[in-house]
Amino acid sequence: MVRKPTSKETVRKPNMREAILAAAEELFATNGFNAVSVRDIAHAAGANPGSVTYHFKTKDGLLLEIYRRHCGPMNLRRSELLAAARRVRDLQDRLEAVVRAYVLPAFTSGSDLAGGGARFTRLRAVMSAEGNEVARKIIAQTFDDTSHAFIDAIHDSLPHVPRTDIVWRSHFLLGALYYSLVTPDRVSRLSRGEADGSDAASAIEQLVQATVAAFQAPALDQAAPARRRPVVSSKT
Amino acid sequence: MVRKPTSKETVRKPNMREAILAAAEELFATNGFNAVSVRDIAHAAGANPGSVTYHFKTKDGLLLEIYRRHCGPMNLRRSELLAAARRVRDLQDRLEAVVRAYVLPAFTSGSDLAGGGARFTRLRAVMSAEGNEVARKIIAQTFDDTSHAFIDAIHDSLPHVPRTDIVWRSHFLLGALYYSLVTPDRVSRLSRGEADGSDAASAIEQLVQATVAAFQAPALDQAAPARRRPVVSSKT
DNA sequence: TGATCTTTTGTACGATAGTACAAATCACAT
DNA sequence: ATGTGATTTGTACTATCGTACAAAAGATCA
Repeated sequence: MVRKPTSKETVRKPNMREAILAAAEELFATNGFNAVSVRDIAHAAGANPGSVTYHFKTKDGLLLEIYRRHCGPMNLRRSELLAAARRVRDLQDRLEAVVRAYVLPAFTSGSDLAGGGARFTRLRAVMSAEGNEVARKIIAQTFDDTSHAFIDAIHDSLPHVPRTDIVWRSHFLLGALYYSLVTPDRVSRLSRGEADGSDAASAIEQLVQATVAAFQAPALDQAAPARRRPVVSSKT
Repeated sequence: MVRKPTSKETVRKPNMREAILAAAEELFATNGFNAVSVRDIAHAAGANPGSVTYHFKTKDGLLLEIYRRHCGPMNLRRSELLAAARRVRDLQDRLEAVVRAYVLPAFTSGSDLAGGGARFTRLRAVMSAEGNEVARKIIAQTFDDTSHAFIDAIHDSLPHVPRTDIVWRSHFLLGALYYSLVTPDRVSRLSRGEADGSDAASAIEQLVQATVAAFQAPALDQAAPARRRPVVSSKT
């Protein structure tokens, strides 16, 4: 641990370490954890494979450090935006503001990390799909509080909707968010080029608009399972 | 369907082959493609590793066969349900029926395959997140037609909403659907045990309800980007 | 400059991956 | 019962994996 050479602080030569982190983040986010080897990461970062071991000890340690790097800032920013959103007077506007406070940090950069918001969120999506244990643990203990706060804020704006429904719908929101980052090309393809799935601004607006409407849907009454069965049932 | 005892045709002893397919499907769907070895699959199926090579040649070939097995029946059932849904008179009911026609086959079994609908859909979700090439190809050429038909049906029910918006919202639907199958425990956790994320019936009803509302959201007008910026903007 | 600490390099090791292939076994028509 | 083709087994090969570790290189300050 170096403290003060002459003036600055932290460290003055973070080149390799940062390069490895960035390369790993990119590769993990696009190919998954197991499909990427330590050698792949080192090569992409212009480093030696042994350098990865030196800085992060293990491959899991590297992943853990990526999470540590992003979780704090993203969580903080989400909390700030949520607090600001809760101060919005108009109930309809407040709902939209809360949703936006949840979505925005996932697409944009946390703080000084260059445009890594979307990349890290995509990484989370992929790790979640792969059932990665390292990711599962750190995510649950980092984001569950924020998720509850978000759900509570939504519930305050929509008191007539049961909390259970809000949980489901916020879960759908996260799924939609993840999927938009994982396969943006599908949007471009299905819209026959009319929409650009990788345009973050469009994705955010579309997602906020759709999600606000979803939250405002009437409560799903447990007693009356479904108004009517509109189509044929399964043939089994 | 078995026809002739004396005639050979395909094969009359599908035990091992089917066991391997089922085991691979389960393991791939929960752990991803690269995290599962051929030996893992063979062990789970009670087979010899060499048996996998014999039946499917390569690991990719095994994945391909899983897709071939499910895509046809699921697509067919989705088409049937969609056709039935389009005949619903009432516009509001028809929208819900169409959404249900899209969601139902993803959760329930395709035809004679035992309860494998949700398992295969989860597999698709995981492969999509991992950017698996084999899966990407076969999915695009199998489901894109059905997806377009679905989008058209929604558009017919909501003529005032631009097609682009419908594409985005149907994309969100698929993402929400995928995510519900990938991490159902998160719903249970965030609802503090009040909801069961792995209950397919609840998931379907919640998803249909929320999605119908999302589709019915007002069109996102391109000219006026957002009614108002409700919260503070990014601090960058 | 030389001493000391940090970082990078190169190489190697054991484990495990996907796959190939010959031998053993099985199912069944004759 | 026996021969024949389909299947299963066992084993082995090569490639690559994550990781360890000693030596080289670079940086820092007396």
